[in-house]
Amino acid sequence: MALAHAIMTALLEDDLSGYELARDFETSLGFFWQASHQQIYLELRKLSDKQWLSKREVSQRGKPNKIVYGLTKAGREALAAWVYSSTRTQAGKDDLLVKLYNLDPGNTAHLAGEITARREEMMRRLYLYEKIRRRHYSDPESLPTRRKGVYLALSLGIAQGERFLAWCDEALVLLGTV
Amino acid sequence: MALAHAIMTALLEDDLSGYELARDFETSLGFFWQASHQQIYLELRKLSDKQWLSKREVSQRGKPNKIVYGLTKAGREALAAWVYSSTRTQAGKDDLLVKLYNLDPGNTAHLAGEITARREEMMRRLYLYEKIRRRHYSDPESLPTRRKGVYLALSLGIAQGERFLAWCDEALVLLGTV
DNA sequence: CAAAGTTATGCAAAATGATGCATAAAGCAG
DNA sequence: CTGCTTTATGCATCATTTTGCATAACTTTG
Repeated sequence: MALAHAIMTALLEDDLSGYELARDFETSLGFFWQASHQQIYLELRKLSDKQWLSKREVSQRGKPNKIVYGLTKAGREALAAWVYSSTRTQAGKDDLLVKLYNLDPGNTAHLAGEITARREEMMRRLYLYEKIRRRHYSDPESLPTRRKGVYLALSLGIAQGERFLAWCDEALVLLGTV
Repeated sequence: MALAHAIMTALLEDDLSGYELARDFETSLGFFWQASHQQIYLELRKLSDKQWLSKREVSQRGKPNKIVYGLTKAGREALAAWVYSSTRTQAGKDDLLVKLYNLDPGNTAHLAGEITARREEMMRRLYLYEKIRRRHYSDPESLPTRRKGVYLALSLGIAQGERFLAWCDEALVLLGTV
């Protein structure tokens, strides 16, 4: 019941097609909730059947036609109600940490490599985050309410990301690869 | 293929029963990978069928008998090989952040409440983390290799946890509830 | 103009995970 | 000696996620 709400959240401001949603999920909301296009199309159909989303076909020039979805009144109400539902405390599952429990002299170099790769990936992500923050959220105090929420999510992403980078450096030192 | 390896990792040092594993998963490794007892029992059976774990029944006084599992040679080899397998970059799915995208004047108080609850939960967890660190990992440089890995996982948990607390405070200020 | 790439949508099967239900032995509190 | 708690194990079902496959319109590159 969570992917459905993430999709509806992405549709709060703009109507989007499945393809556009899948693309946006790789950035933006996708930083906090990712999904494959198959999942998204399936969920869109379900939500549409439930009358939480409306759909309309849009002709395009130079591209195949697309099906654009938008929130219905019932959808908006369901989403608003969901915000009050209980949140089960989140997973936080990470292969890398389990792998670290298996650290030994033989695989130290490999794991240091994985940490380095993660570090680089996080750098790229932070670069994106920062770009978005500078462009749209430079003055959080003066944002309208909803945008403040988006800003907070982004700001957690940045804070955790930066802390992760610092941890990577500490880890690489301890592993003796620096 | 991940819960299986988390379970085997937990069995690296000690042989354990399903019940003990489920209990340990609520602390320790469970900080980074959680599972219900049902999942664990099921996985133990599969791993046992695959000959990656051996089992033996242990009679107890004052308690029902238990079935204790231990890594076989094949299991250790499979686990060691898994460390080198590709790690798909991790999910990071969190309801709370999606909910924040839905922030509006009506639900601000509720979401501030959720953040406060998360903050308190994290405080409790950090208290545990810190206790473990002080007791077993006060001098990381001098630990044997494998323990260094465990230390690093713990240290990431602490770092991210502390950063999360700080974010909660910032968020509560911005939401105007302080 | 053929091949490769992007935009666009979707089904089916398999793996994985979560939830609910069920059982049972033993100790302890009243 | 009855009911509650802890220890202990497990099945069945449902939901979610991943993976593989499939199609099709249109553009760009060689």
